Amino acid sequence: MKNAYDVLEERGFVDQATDAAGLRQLLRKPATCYIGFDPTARSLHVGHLVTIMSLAHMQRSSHRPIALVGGGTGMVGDPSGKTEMRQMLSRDDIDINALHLKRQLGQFLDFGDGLALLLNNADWLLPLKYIEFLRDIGCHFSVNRMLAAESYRARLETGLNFIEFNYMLLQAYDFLYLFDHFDCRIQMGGSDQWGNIVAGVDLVRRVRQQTVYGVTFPLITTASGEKMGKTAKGAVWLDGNLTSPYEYYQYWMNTDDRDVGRFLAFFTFLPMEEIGQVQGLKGEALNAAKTVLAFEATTVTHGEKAARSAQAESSRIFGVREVPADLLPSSAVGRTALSEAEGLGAGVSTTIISASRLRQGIPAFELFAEVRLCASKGAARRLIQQGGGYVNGGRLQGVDEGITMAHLRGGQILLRAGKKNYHKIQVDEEKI
RNA sequence: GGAGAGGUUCCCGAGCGGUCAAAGGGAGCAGACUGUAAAUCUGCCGGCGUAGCCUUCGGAGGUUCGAAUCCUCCCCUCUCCA
Repeated sequence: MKNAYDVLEERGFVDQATDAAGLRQLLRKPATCYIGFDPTARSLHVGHLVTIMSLAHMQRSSHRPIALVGGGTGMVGDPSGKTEMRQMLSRDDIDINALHLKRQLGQFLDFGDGLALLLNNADWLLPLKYIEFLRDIGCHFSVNRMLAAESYRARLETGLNFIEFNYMLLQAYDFLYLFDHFDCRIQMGGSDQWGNIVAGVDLVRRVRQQTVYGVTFPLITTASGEKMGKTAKGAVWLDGNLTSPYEYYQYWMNTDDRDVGRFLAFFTFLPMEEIGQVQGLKGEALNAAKTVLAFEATTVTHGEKAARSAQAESSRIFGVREVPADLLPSSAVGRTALSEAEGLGAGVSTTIISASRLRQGIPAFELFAEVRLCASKGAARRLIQQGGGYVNGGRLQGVDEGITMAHLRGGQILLRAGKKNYHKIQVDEEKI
């Protein structure tokens, strides 16, 4: 089997490593590695995917990944890579978020049978005694070095308070703790974590005289230079309730041409030999590869069934896009038209409207706003005035145009804002 | 604790008594062009019953016919000093 380090490296995951040769050596036998996740939001988003995928790759290479929920560190706040202190979260919020996190990571990693672990550093961080901690851990840190760290540099310009300054010690302590209790010798993380990771590696060496390793991943930006996972509607969440599988699929479908190959390597498990072929594709031919990317990425986070629905729904709306049999052959993507049934429930969001209201007719702009296709009625007016409002594929002529029963097609009405934002209206027959 | 500087609409950042819903840029949205891509061009970009009205410029008061702009107090941030 290929060395896990090489797997990560050839897929582009490795930005920096404390000791590549040592790591390769270590990974010849099953090892334990960890990555920390901040419980700052209800859900993980696309930006977390690189780290999650790296853990998944580790597990596939028969290593044991630990996903560490930062229930304790989350109460302090990591200043790395941020220009401002982030708002403090309450203990309750953190606990709730941590819970969601656990559930979500379960989609990517098999936590059965000790194959992967899910820990919360609140368990050992919260009971710490301040004076003891200072004496045992604090004494190993040089303030001079910390101040020189890149991760604090930006904050020295704008201000850094003491609690944040402590963050590095806590994360380093995590590493030590995991080393002591789980023989964990590898910490991975985003490139902004380099300082924190190295601090942990140093700490373990100082207090245990043992070598542990760190790996960081590059910050993934789109070809146009933006961070991953941002859209008009905000973050692209991994939680299907926040971002439906259909929207998620669409997000990947809209990948910039220049990113397709790279993203296939990062966000799918398809073999690199196959991904290599994609690099040669240009122009329109890339669209098929995007279909595979969207399908595979959706499969990874929502499962194959959801991915198939999303694909079917997308082809219904945008037209079927065939995927050549010899393109990324390992993918289970639908290569020709999918059956109608598969698209059902794919998650173009739907609103139920009572028949009586429809009978009276609802002004288009109101309906667009009500259904959240537009942020406000004013925005809906603008949209329609500019020609961006459609019903059943036909452009709306007037802001006040009424949507009525006459618009029903097969029991539903398809609203569309702009090129690709759809919303379905269904009629509640009971309210006739 | 002392001395300065500052807190403006999603972000950056002008405005410093009326012509300010507030310049400019970015982001975003729509249209055209396209390949559900990028780039480009054009329009939009607080809310509403779009006539006009309502709510915004850290918070609370005050002065004025009129305040984001002046005064008072408070909160917060930064810089230098202690």
